[in-house]
Amino acid sequence: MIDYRKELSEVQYKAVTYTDGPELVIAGAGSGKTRVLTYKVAYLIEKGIPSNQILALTFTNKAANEMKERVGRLVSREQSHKVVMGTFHSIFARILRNEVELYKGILPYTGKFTIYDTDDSESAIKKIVKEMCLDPKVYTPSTVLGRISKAKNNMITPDLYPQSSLYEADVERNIGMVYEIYKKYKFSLIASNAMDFDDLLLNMWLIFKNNEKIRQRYARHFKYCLVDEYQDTNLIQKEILLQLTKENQMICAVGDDAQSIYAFRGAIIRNILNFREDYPETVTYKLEENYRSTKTIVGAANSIIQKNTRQIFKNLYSNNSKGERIELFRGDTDRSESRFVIDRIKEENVYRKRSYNDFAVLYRQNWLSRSFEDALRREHIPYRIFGGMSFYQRKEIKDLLSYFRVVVNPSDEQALRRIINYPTRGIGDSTLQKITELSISSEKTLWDIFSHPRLYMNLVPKKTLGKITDFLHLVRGWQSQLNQDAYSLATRICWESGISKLLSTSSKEEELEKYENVQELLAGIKAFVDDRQKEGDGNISLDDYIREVSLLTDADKEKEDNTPYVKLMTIHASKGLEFPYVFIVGMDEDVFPCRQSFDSISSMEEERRLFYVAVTRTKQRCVITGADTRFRNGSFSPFEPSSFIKDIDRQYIERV
DNA sequence: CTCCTATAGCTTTTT
DNA sequence: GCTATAGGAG
Repeated sequence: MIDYRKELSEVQYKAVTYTDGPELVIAGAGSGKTRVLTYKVAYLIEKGIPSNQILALTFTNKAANEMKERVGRLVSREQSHKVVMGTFHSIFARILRNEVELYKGILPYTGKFTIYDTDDSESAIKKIVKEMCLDPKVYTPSTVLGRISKAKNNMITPDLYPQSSLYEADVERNIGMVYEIYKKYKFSLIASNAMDFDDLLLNMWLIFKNNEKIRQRYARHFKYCLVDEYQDTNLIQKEILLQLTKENQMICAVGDDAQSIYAFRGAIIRNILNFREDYPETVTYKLEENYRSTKTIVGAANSIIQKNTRQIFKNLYSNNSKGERIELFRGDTDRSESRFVIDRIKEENVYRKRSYNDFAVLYRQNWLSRSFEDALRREHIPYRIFGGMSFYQRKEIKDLLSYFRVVVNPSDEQALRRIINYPTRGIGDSTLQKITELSISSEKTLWDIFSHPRLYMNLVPKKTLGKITDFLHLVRGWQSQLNQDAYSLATRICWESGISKLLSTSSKEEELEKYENVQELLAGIKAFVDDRQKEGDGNISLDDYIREVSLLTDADKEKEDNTPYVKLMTIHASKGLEFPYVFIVGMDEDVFPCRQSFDSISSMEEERRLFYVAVTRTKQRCVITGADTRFRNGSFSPFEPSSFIKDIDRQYIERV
């Protein structure tokens, strides 16, 4: 039995135990947001709501995992396991796999659809742009995908696009053909039986909108809906939540408008500011006591966020000790900046016995990590960089995963393109070009064409024909083994495809490193299979694995390692975390605040919120650094100190 | 078809 | 500093 009164503050207790209707919890930084969410889940279960009828949504895998773990500590494993908890994308993917097939009319997918990551989407778009003979410099994959993503996040399907304001803006920017690309892109996704990240939301919304029966089934099933980081929801996510809570209005949204930092991917801060308009009966609680940081940190953070205009009023305070002032340091080069930081870490470690685990280096942009990484390596201080190029984005990993994807879903064009000639097997560009043309003119998938040699036997040399047949046999062989357990099939694919041989017998250092990564992936699959089997899930196929892994992008692959290490990450990646000793580095004008994000006034406010997030990660000490010159693009460029530094109230600052 | 080299172009944040 | 692409030689 949990003693809620004892373990929660008064307002936390109220927020946890209110279950009569829609609820908005404004949770200031470090005020126990996750605590409220997890205790609330436990409370609901205790009140008798079946755990599989509780829906808890988060934004990142990291947040989802933390929540799972913490709920697991409060209620029995069996109960916590049943709670429907995860990211918007992963939960909707799961539902879609169960429902799409019943809904073939509008969404011609099968439950085995693959999920395209940004790379896959961009190369699909690139191909379409080429096919349409548009200027690839004007229609860059990232621009086009950005527009399409924006459309999807606003529930604008291709047929609605021309009437939307998006289209007007496109015409203004001379990219009026985005609309045509969007149409083609949609069909290419369908042909590949693939959805991109945004489709997971859009298609969920479409099903609920067009099929009242299915919507009601889910709306009735979920007795209670909890949403973490509500300030980061975009329009379509809000709409799906409305679809799910239309009748019972049982929603608890937790968030902090001051920490909304995802406008660039469509987050609408208005969602939290105007929550009451969507749910008129809303009861609001404000968690204003910060348990994490010193008075100085909270004071400094307040003085920063004060400059923003649109926000929900709150008075964040701390009852902790006053603590040390925030230190400012400015180096003349990026090298001296990193030397200062690393010297400080060493000093604290040696003379004050601070663990390396206590330190975090936070920056606005990934590339800033380089000088710190170099310095840490020079000094042999253990460190880890989070984010950046993640494990699952490495070429060798994507290649192997593409094999798995093709075996599970041969329509997956992007995966097929990756592996068709890797390792090189004599099916080169010109062959692929011919097959592609054939597939476009006959409206068949690449795989379909490949499977019917009669269609192209006159077009390619006999030699190549044989190579294609060999490849087909290889893949078909694996497909027939799909009922095997994921690990043994994966290992087989790894060898029979030639990947293992290619990488392990190479004399190049980097290839061998890649082989290590491949081995690590296989070990991960083994762990996955063992884990799931322990829970009694029976035979775990490659299909099961690929479903799980396609939404894992970042730090989900925690390394089991007991040696303390310094953590390096972007401010975005640091959200939800806390560290005793924080360095906010690269505090230079145009770097942070970032010039590129200044396309509207609200961006400046978002940059400021980002700074607020960075400072409030600190438990005890915060050091802010910058540099007069940085080595960038092969030359040294000068930088001015960030204007944000002036925003901090003087009383909280000391210069080094 | 493959492998190698040169070069251009780009580095905001994430599912 | 890194990657994606183009062009050339074998």
